[in-house]
Amino acid sequence: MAYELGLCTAGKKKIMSETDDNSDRSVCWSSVQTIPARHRISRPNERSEFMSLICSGWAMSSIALPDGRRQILSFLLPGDVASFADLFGPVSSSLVEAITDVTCRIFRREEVRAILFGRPDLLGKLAESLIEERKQADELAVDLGRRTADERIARLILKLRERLARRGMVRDHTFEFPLRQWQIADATGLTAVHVSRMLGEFQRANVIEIKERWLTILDPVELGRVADRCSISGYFPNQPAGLTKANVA
Amino acid sequence: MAYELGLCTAGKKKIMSETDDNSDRSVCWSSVQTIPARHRISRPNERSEFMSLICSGWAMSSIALPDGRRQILSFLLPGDVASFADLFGPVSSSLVEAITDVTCRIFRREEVRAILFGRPDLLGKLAESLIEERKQADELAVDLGRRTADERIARLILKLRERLARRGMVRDHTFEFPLRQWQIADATGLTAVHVSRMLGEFQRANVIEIKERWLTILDPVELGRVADRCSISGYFPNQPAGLTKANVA
DNA sequence: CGGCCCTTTGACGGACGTCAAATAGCGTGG
DNA sequence: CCACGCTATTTGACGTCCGTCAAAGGGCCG
Repeated sequence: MAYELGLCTAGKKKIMSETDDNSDRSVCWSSVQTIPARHRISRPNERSEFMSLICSGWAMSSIALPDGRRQILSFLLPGDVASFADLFGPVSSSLVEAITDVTCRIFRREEVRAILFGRPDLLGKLAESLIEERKQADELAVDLGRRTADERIARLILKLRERLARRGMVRDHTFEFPLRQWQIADATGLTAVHVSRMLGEFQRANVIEIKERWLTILDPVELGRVADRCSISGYFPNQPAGLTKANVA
Repeated sequence: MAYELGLCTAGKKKIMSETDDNSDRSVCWSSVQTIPARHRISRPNERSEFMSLICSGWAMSSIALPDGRRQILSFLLPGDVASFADLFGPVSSSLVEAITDVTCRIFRREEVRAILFGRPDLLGKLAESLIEERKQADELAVDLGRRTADERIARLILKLRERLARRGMVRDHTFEFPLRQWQIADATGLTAVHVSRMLGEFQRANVIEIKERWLTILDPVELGRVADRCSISGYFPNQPAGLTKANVA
């Protein structure tokens, strides 16, 4: 429940324990798999019988253009499902790759579908998760279409911090940060060179510190100001717009 | 069914006819409403009891930043639902406005939910629609993050043409095109001035013609080439990447 | 030790934004 | 019917943010 797509994840865990109790009929098969860093988890336009749930490690979902340009759509953290689209469309359009070593639990598509369709409440949770994902995708579009480089990078860092915090993976504003600069670039629609410049500036200004794949937010207020420069109150995700002022006070 | 979100739209029509047959219990209330051009259809962060289905006209869904920047997330055409998010989250995060005069059918959120949860097949259709919307949002992210101005504009035109064609609203490569240049700019992450330059170039090159709010594609091949410059085959949406070559041959 | 990838930095270029002015279109009201 | 005010479009000049290219250094691993 604390996880980002926790509702649906919880749903799937329920499925599993349920089938443990009553294991004679349509057991929901699942197995754990380990994928080394930089390896593919699922390929676009590939018919797959499975859907996977990230158990540990970081992964990324991206779309690549034939000429080499690519856009990372989201980073996947433990508890995230790698592409709900697999559940319905026979093929998914995005490429999922492991950033660090990843372990994930694999479910048979058809079995998950069968269980979901027998439980309207779970289908409802699925729909909610999909709507939440859509909202994230919309925010990404705003970032890419209408924000400057430093805003995009600051927001990426803050969004990751928040998602990791919900998983209990942040201590003293410090968290693991395995991203390469070209991955930050592909997530923010920039180039690796420009990301390097921006991160350098943030670090020289003592806003953040990156060392040995760990990131520390030294000046959360300033980082928030950069992330949400256009509003007075700074960056407070998941706050109704009308309330941000109250939160500052 | 021919409509973009036709599955779910059809679902809602089914709901209605069904309740006509059996009208003593939980009738799905709906009413038709007319919204003049430039007026709001739904406001972000506003609790609404309703969800609306566009019956005629064009609308747009956008997110506005406090400093005036805005990103249009999608244009809504007849048959589109204005924000499925209304069905689950109590509030939607995007602003929906009429571009032309719009008529839409309004449903009570709770009644639609009640009916959906009684029919797993309809919930499944809803999930499929949501996944399709997500795919569109992902494509938008790629466009905004990784494509140049002319590519973005060419793709916008071709995507609209295709969606209108599915509705039988295109004749001889000509269709109604009520968009202002600042709306194209806000949809593509550009400025109105630059959109004007690009559209001027397209028109001087006899690729398209825009006259009195109607657009004609004069050179579909060239427009497709611009829209998908990075692949050899030009623009063929909804084709598995591996098959585009075959379609050219 | 020698590749390979990543990062950093500088110089330069280009795509796109900003500003401004001129014109056209369109609806409103006298 | 014309006057007017607003919005949209077009075009030019100029500025800037970010991309490209290149070189150098560092870390990692065989």
